[in-house]
Amino acid sequence: MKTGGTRLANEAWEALLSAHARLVKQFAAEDTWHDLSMREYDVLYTLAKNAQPVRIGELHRRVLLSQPALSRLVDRLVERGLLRRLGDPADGRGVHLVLTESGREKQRQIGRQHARSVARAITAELDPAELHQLAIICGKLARRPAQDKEVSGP
Amino acid sequence: MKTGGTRLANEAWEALLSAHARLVKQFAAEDTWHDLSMREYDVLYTLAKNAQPVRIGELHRRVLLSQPALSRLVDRLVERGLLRRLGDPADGRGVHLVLTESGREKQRQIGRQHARSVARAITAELDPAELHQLAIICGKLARRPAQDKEVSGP
DNA sequence: TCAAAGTTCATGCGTTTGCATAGAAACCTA
DNA sequence: TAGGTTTCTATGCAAACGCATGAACTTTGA
Repeated sequence: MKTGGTRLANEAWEALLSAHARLVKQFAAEDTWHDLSMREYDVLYTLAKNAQPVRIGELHRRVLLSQPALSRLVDRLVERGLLRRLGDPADGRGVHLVLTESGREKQRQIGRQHARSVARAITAELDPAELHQLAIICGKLARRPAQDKEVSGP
Repeated sequence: MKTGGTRLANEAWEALLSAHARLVKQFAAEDTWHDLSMREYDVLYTLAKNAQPVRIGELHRRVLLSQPALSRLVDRLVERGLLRRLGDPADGRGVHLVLTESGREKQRQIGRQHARSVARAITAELDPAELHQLAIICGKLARRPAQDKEVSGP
């Protein structure tokens, strides 16, 4: 017997896409991004979240951008003094990315304001129980299945 | 005292972003799209869903793309014979978009395969109850809230 | 009724993106 | 350890994008 979740699954996915598009547009329209794009901020945010230096490939897994585009985005951030490329001592191919103090400060500035926007927009529609469910459910969708090879750090 | 859902709201939003990025990447990597991009397919899908002709501005509200970029995306689809521009008889500025039979057929082909992918990917992680909750919650986030009056300064 | 303001879509132009691929380092097998 | 394969990042180049603006049309208000 089929579970028949196909229709429901597609409806859920479409709803997620719509929610994503609506909110991203709303956030993008806000005046919180100083002189960088949301994608650039996303990179700063990811780096700020991790204490350890992050490799470009690792970043590539978290960001919706092709590897060459990400490489060039990093170029720009380096050129602006927000980021530094450091060779990975353990792997000559790899590149570690580290925020400069300036980059960290810019992330904080934007982050504070953006976090408020996010909270305002989302709590306007969802109660705490729904927030919690959404986080749980999207968490399940976000974690990469299969491909279990090595399980090293975060 | 505030309800303090700020942290939870931001966690939920980050989870939604991660889920979105993970799944979009996965779908994009699949060999489903024939000779068009996911954004182009998205436009065909939206047009196929509505029986009535859709105006570009209406489409713009549903798609995460600037208006000029959308206008040119439509150009390309028209040039490929998948779409037609029709003047809106009721508003000389407006443009109605209609799928050609070829465009409708292409949407169906891609859509069938893509819908299966979506169902496979999502039901692998979520049970029916979660699917339902996700659809409900994202539905709330997706619907554009009533545009309240702006309270900008004097 | 008509000029000013607003709306809708298209176009010019510089920037960013993706695809294909190159280059360098690590890995693997004999 | 050499040779082939795989992994990781960068670069050439054409396509696509966003911002600013233009052109055509509608709406508004005196």
